Parts: sequence; C-alpha cells; structure tokens
Amino acid sequence: MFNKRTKIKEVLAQEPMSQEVTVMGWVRSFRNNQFIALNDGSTNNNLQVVAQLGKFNDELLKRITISASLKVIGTLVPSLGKGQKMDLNAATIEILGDSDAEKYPLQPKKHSLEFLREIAHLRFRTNTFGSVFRVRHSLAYAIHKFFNDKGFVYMHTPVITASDAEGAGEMFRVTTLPFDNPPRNEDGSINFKEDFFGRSTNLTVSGQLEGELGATAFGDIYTFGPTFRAENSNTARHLAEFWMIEPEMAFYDLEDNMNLAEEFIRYIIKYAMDNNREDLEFLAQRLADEEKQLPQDKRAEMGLIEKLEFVLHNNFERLTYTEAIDILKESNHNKKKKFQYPITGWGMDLQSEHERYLVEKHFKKPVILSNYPREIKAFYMRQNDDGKTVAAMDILAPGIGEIVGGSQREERLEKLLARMKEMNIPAEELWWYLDTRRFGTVPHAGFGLGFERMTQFVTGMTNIRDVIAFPRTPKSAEF
RNA sequence: UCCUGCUUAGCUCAGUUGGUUAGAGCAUCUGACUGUUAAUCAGAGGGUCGCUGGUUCAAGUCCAGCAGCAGGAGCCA
Repeated sequence: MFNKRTKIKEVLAQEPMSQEVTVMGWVRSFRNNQFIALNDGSTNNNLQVVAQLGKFNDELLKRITISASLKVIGTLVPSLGKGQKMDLNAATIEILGDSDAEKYPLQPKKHSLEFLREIAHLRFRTNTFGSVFRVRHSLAYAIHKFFNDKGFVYMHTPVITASDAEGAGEMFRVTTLPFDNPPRNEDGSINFKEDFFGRSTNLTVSGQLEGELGATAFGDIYTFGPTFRAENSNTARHLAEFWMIEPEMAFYDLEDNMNLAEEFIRYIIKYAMDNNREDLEFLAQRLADEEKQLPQDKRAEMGLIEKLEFVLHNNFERLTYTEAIDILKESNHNKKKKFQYPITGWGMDLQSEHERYLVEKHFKKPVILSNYPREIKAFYMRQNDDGKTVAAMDILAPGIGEIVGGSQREERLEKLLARMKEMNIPAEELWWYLDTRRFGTVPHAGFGLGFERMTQFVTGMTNIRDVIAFPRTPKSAEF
C-alpha cells in the first residue's frame, strides 16, 4: 500500500513529540538548502520539513524545486525557528515527481488573478485558489446537507433538453448532424428529424420546469447541476457554463419561498464560517489588501468576515417592487439625476445601478424584492389579484447583485394558458408541463440560486471566473 | 454586443519631443553562506516590444485594421 500518509492539516494540529510521521505533498519553497515548505492542499499552511545539512546528498537536494512532489518520513519536533510551531525532521526524502523550475510558471510571490486565469490548470496550487475551492466544496456540501435534512429529494434534471420555450436565454445547440452539410427539408430548413434525438435539442438553461414535475410528486425537491447560456455576456458575474441550485416546493406560497431562501443562504454561509474559518480569514485578508489599492469611495464598508457575520445576524430587507420604485424615485440620488437610467416610474425594469443603490447605499444589507410587474417577468409566475403584478421575488446581495430569482408558480391552468398565449409560448410543446396543472394542481413555488455567485459572495472574489475551476466564457474554453 | 482602457523578459512594470546595442525588481541558472521565513551576497543567461499593414531617412513610441485581456453597460443566475 502506497498511501500511508497523514494530511498536513492533521499534522499541524498535533503536538510535536518526536512521533514518526509520513507526509506527501508539493514543495512551495526551499530555503537555505535546508527548509522545505511542503503543502498538500489540505490547508494553506505549509509544513516545514527540515533536511539537515550533510544528511542528504546534493543530487537529491537539487531536485527539491518548487512544486516537485515529495514523500517525506520523519519525526515531528518543536521548531527552533520562529515562523512555525513544529518541524518535520526528515529521515528520508523521496522525490515522487520532479518539477523543472525553469519552466514552472508559479513563483513564491503575488501573481495577478488575470495571469493565474491563463494557467487555470495550475492555479489550485496557490493559496488564494486553494482557499476558494475548499470553500466552494464546503458550500456544495452544505447545500446538499441543508436540503437533505429538510427531507428534500435531490433530482437530476436533464442536461440535454428539447424545450426551447422557456425564454431563459440563448441556448447551445446539441446535434450530431454534420454542420457542413446537414439534411434539409424541401423549404431549405434543417431537417432535425434526422438528428440524434429526432428533433432539435439544446443544453439546458434551467431545470425548473422539470423540477416542478418532481415537486408535484415528492413535495419538495431540489436540483444542483450545470446550466448553460450562450449569451455573449462579458462581465465579472456571467459564465456560459455555471452551476445552479433550484429548489421547487409544493404547498408553498411566495412568503414560504422567501423564508426558505433566506434560511438556506444563512445556513450555507454559517456552514462555511464554522468549517472554513482559516480559508475565509485568508480570503478576507486578501480582499482587504486588494481594496487598499482602491480609492476610498470604492472600498467595501465591511470586511469579508464582518459582512458574512452581518448576513447571519440580520434579516434580509423585504419590500415590494412598488415600494422600491418609490424609494428610488424619492432618493436624492435620483433627484440629483445621478442615475444613468432615470426612474421613469412604475413598470420599468430595474437596472443594476438601481439594485446596487438599494442594496449598497439605502439598506446596506441583502434585499428581497417581490411582486414585480407581470410584463417584465416569465410566463410561469403566479398572477396576483391586482392584475398588474406577479408573485416573483429576487434576492439582491451587496457586490454581486441578483443572487436568487424565484416565484410562486401559476398553478391555475386557465390563467397559465392565457398568459402563455399572450406571450406567444406554444402550449403544445409544454403539454407535459401543463399536465401538472391538470392532474391535482397545487400552489407551489421555487427559486434558482447561482452557485458561483453565492461562492463569490462568500469568498469575496470579485470575478466569477475565479470561483469556478475552468471558466467557460465567450472566446474562452482552453482548459 | 456596446463603451473605455490595456498588451514591452517567465511574472510585475519603466521606457522622455520618433533617433545608436530596449531597462529595473522578482523569478531562473552558477557560485558563496547556512536555523531560514518574500533568506542573504556575488555573477550570468533571458526580448519577433500582441498580430498585420501604413507614415517616415528612422517606429516599442505616430496612424489604421484585427486579436486577446480587463473594467463598465445590456442580458441574466
């Protein structure tokens, strides 16, 4: 058996009492031909391995280069140096894999995030990305734990779908037809009857409609999977491939939905705070250092840890779209005409500058906006009695904007059909969806949460490309 | 997709009104030193100045097109 090692995180938690320990990891630095900072990804903290002078031959020492992989057996003793509690006095050092220092691109110094994106395959070996991806993992685990503990069923909705009626964005087409010479109908259009599925298919833009099918059988379900949007969006908060969590609950109204979303967000943040304290503190420090470069007015008012604590201990501000419009209209910001898009009145769609004003300047906390005008929202949202609004809600977070979008769904078949007709959504194609309203329809609700945006919020990373391992963005799919 | 900006050594950046052989710090390599913590000291190597074209006696520097990246906007999660 090869893997008889102790993870460095566990080693560092021990008291050094000359016990024998086997560790394996990658060299972060090699100082003074004697001190190896070894990292194995279990924590950002390195274990200092001491290769006593004269004990190892030069040929071996020369191969201890940055990012070479080592197996070290030694005894754990209190450190004579000041920078760490313990040393691993090496008895044997085995080079598992050499690393050519002349070609290895990472150095023991600060690199720009832009540069690290160009070497996304190696950036996990930095402290920043080590912390980010350990936190990302914890958030993913916490999500499953939260829903599992509440008795939700984890539902795997399809990645390839045929419905093109959702209007959630541009889609990536899935086909096996030859693109240079596809079979054609008599009128010249492409004949998808000859395609793999016998019809036109695409990558999913949302699992919601399928999720509703699950909710109307299991009661509570959630999905957690990849989602694809072929939008040509070039921003720090959009990806062409991202992960989304979509809970869907039968016997829920809009308020139940908001309560669940708020509890959910708080739960996963608390989980990360309890289990990734070290990584979050590192990221908080990183963010603070980064913000020092910014002018005063662009800096966040709270540090990362402070912000997360604040979210844990303060209720989200809840208000209706109508109330939000009033606040915006009456704001000094608007009266001084500082909005690029002026507040024209009820019915307008909120721009991100408006959302940011509400969240970052007015309330200074996460905000849940509800009951939007029906004209600016999707067909499946439940129509309110006022005839003007729908039971929709968005959760807006400081720094990243919309983090959750959800609604109570229209469960009344006649109303749903009428709305679909108004919006030119072909009911025939969604016959299976409409069946939920035909056979024992129930009030139900759900929401979607962008996993990367949530991870951004928790890690403080300002660019979404830095919280997913291999970001897919326009003109970029190298790794 | 639109607006703005950027692109010079492996990395982070200087580079004057266009003018000889394009610089620095870090990294790398060689040597010295040896309880270091971004180790230190000495030396060396390392460049198609994003690409294509233009103006000029002369272009890293000026102009145009293209590409990529970043920030902002739109779309959204």
